[in-house]
Amino acid sequence: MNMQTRTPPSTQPDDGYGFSDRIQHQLDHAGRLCAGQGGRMTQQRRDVLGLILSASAPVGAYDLLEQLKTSGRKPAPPTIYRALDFLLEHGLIHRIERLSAFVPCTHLQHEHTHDHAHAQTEPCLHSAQFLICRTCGGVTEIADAPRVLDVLKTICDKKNFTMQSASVEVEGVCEDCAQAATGQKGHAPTPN
Amino acid sequence: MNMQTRTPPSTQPDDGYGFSDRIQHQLDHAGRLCAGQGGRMTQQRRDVLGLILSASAPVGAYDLLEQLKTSGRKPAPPTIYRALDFLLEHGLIHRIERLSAFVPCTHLQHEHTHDHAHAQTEPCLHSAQFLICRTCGGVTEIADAPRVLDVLKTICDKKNFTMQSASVEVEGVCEDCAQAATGQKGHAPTPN
DNA sequence: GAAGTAATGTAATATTATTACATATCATTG
DNA sequence: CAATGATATGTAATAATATTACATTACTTC
Ligand SMILES: [Zn+2]
Ligand SMILES: [Zn+2]
Ligand SMILES: [Zn+2]
Ligand SMILES: [Zn+2]
Repeated sequence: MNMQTRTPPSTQPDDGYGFSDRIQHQLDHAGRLCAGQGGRMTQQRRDVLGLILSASAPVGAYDLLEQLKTSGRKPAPPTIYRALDFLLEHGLIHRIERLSAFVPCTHLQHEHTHDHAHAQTEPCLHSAQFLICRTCGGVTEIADAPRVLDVLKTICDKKNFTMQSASVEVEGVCEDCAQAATGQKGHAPTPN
Repeated sequence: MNMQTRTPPSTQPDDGYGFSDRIQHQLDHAGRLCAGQGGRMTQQRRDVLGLILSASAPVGAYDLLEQLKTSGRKPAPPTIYRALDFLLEHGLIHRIERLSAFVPCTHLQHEHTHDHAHAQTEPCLHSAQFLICRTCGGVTEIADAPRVLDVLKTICDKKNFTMQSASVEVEGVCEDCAQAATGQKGHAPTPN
């Protein structure tokens, strides 16, 4: 294989996707997290996560397929879906149900030591909350999720419903896009 | 057209689906609601809503297609999706994103005069909250939704995010199914 | 009843996701 | 190291969900 890139050194090879240093860093971090949970961050999975981290909006499975195709291998749907499943199970990405698309878990980007609110509380409670902008397509993972979860937990308790996972998705218009629309036009709504 | 049914009298013909009196009642009610909003509750839409009301769990678009086929007409996907869009727009049904399936709005079943929490608050805020049981497949629309919505609204305000619609979906195990699993076995988990 | 609007029919196609089975890669351990 | 078993990936086919574009029909209004 001829891969002569001039990227700065990283723990893992670069695969030719030209991931930024910051993303390489996050990928390395993600790899360590998986290892801690007995998971194997393979090259394939790493590539997929890298592509999701690089995007400025949720990415669909077939988008990822296309992007992976451009670089040597030509994976088929099961490949991508298996990688996505792995990343979901390890809390590295989230699926936005309303978009059938995927975003990185914000905690990866903020480089915590893995004390994120989801995947915690009880055996294993996967849960996340998002703001989805209809104008720019940007998605923001809500930080003060605990309050939302608490309310939900209370409701479930009252109904004797065992909560295993929860998704909260709010659609609307983000601050930037709202400003760009009302105030001065031509103010380029940047994704998030 | 020859339609000789011997069903008990109702505001509208029965189409041969054998909808119960209770459901016919709800359909009539829904029809009045639409009319009030300047919408036309056609036979097709009425049938689709009736089928959704009759089901004990969320129904997929293609399930509906199958069921409609059995009764004279043979609609194609666009037909069903158009009917579903109409019913969604008029707040008569909800889409469960995690299941790509549809449930009746609980307020239809409880026969309010249309003062339900969603489709209100602001110009038109569609929003709903659900508990989804993984065991029996039953879905419950959460009644005390206001609290959840309030928390979300607060969060959005703080971020200057304009909320247009929101969905909250909790997956887990309902009370009945949990009991059936732990306690006495063979206690037939009834859908919800 | 003619014109305009809303609803439905129809065929083709797009998008998202899974099944089943073959192959390859990695980790152990004897 | 070779044999083994477990994990991961490749591949082909197909399933499930949803939309586009355009023709037709049915209702409404004047
Ligand atoms: Zn997250
Ligand atoms: Zn925006
Ligand atoms: Zn409702
Ligand atoms: Zn149940």
